[in-house]
Amino acid sequence: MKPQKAPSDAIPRAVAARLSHYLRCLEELERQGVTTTSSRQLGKALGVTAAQVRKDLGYFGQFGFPGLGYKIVQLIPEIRRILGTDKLWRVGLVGVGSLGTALLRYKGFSNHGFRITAAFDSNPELAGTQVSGVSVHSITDLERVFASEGLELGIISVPAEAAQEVADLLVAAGAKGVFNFAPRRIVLPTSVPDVSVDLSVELERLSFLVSSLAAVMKEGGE
Amino acid sequence: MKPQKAPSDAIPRAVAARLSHYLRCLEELERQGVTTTSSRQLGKALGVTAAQVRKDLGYFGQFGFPGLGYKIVQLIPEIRRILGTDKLWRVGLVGVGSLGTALLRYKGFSNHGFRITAAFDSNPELAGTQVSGVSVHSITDLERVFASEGLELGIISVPAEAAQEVADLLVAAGAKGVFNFAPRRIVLPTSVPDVSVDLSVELERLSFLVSSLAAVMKEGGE
DNA sequence: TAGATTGTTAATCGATTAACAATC
DNA sequence: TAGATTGTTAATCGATTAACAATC
Repeated sequence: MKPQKAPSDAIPRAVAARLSHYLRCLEELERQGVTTTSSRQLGKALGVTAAQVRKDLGYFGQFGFPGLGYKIVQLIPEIRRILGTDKLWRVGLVGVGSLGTALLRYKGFSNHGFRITAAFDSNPELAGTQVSGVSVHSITDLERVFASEGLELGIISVPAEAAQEVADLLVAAGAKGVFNFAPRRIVLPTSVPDVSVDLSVELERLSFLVSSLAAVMKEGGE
Repeated sequence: MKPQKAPSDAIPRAVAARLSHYLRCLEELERQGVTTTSSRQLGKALGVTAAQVRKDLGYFGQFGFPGLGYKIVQLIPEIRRILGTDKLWRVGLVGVGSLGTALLRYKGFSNHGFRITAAFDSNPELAGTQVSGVSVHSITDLERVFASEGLELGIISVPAEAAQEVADLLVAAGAKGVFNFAPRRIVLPTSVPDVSVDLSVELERLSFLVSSLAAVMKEGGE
């Protein structure tokens, strides 16, 4: 009786991750000197259907040429624009423990438009030190440094107990988004999106899959 | 015309991750001395509906008491059993770079039934060293050490180019499951499940959410 | 008992896949 | 032109939510 809702289709939550993978694949093809591709080729490389690829891109515009496919040199910047990685994001990291240190040392982010330019820790002994070329500040300076260095995103790599508190500090400091590695759900205003990765949960997912598969095998035929 | 398929309902892919979160919440409640909970309380803490909680548990059995709820001391071991974390998993890690080192130092896994007891690297200079108490072996010894130490799961933390090759080595060595941190899709036999986490993809997901939200805000009303 | 809460079926919602006219 | 491939609508599939009898 009442369609009531969105003028354009709602975008499924999984689309952004698939766009990242399409982008990786396109960059790889470009390096190989390929200039044109199709939804079929892209889908095959990614393990999704050609229809999925076309639908995903279709949420954002018409980028292809019927009969021809997609021109890689055109499609790459379109996807970067959609993902928001056509700019450099300045990122502050909170919690210079083992995981935080690893993230500071990890080179993978900078290839994709992210630069961690400041780190913070509650341990006063770390303030003033450098990790992998990034200055570590006292957490009490978070708001000041966020403003002075124009930081936009925050990474939380503190213990679970401190996660919500740090999240609140980041929001207060004007962070536009939060990447949470602490094994605890954080609650933020809807104006500040967050993505959480809990490594133990992922490992338990693997354990579940292995155990379930073993159970099925044991059962034999059915 | 033909139901054709599963005798019991297929289990949605997201269930295992939610079970992990239920478990965390139950452990927290137990520490606080709470003995009984309900699907409503659990759902509220996790940000899901009570129906979701009951449905998720319902895939695996009847654990609650109508009118009363769930007895925490009983439910915790049931979920551990379902997830397969009622045992100790021995894990081998391949790729002792910055991320691999961080994972070796990370204490979070051991609380949940996982122990990384051996590490491997292709760099011969690392063989024989220790990182966070774990011996690093040459990757050429992978199969031998997997067998001698009874390793069951493998973590891949090598560069993208080497991911598939390492995955194949792990399968050959008898790994029952693979946790892949390399930013590359790996293909394994269906008898060896895998879980992949690509940190750059997750960060791009955040960038996408922030950019989309900013775009919506700018549009104003509509 | 009355109130609460489960387990489970049916209804709804959302995401993926199939199909095909339009187009190069 | 004939063959290929897009963009998009309709059909299918899968997951979540609502509803409620059964139960404590």
